[in-house]
Amino acid sequence: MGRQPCCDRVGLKRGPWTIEEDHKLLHFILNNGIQCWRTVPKLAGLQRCGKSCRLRWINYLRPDLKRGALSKAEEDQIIQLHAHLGNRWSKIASYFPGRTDNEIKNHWNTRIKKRLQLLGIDPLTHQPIDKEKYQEEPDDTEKLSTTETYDKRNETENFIENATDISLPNNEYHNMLCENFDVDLWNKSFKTMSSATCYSPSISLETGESINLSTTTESSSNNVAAPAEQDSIQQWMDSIFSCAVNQLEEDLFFLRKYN
DNA sequence: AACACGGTCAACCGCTAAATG
DNA sequence: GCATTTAGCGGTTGACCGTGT
Repeated sequence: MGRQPCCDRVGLKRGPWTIEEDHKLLHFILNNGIQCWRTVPKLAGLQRCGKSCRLRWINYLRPDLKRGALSKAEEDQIIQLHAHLGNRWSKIASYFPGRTDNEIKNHWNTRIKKRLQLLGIDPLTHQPIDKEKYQEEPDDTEKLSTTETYDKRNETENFIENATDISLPNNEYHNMLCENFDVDLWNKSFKTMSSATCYSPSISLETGESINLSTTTESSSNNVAAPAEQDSIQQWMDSIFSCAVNQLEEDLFFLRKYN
């Protein structure tokens, strides 16, 4: 038995939120901030549980939420991230400022899943469905146990997280990126972030040499980011790294499989 | 007009991990 | 170290809406 529902206390309201409730919650949080969700409904004068308030804030009232449908580029990026992270929606959502995990999860379940199926791709494994049939009985060497799959996923995630240093020091990822640089992939990734571009899309190598990754965007005269640009750069780097790691993993997968 | 059906998405449920006493 | 509380997460549900018959 798990914990009892938090909203089963008598008198607590459930279901859709009214404009008045939204108003109360929004005003309370904007004026007081959030210390403890459990106390929020009481202090804000709401007949809701804290959990319900939290969800309403995160998924609907937060001022930094981005409204509107997800773009094709965002969808593509979700697919890429899902291939690495699985159904870890909050992790995936962290790559999309202003989008919620719930929104991305819903979008995946109602649209992307179908789109992939129409393209003959299994949304769970991200492999072609025909190929899956062909692989019904893979070699023992190709089978990964649940633990191995989990380790691999963590490894990838740690790899991405550790590789988000904007200064690109002499680390493993830096070397891999330079050795396996894929212009098309880079351009594709760069385009997905085009709305946030306010920086010079180039990276500096240890040799002092600089790779200019500009496509149609103007390059600035230096590569030092102004503080206000740090967030968009971080988003951009996150996007690039996830796509690049995905590409490397795919390459490794096929090398291992067919060599 | 009435009904059935399917798609969408806000909200809830149940669980785990982290925080706290 | 243990029990309890809380925040956060992913899965699921159900109300609502548009479309087809």
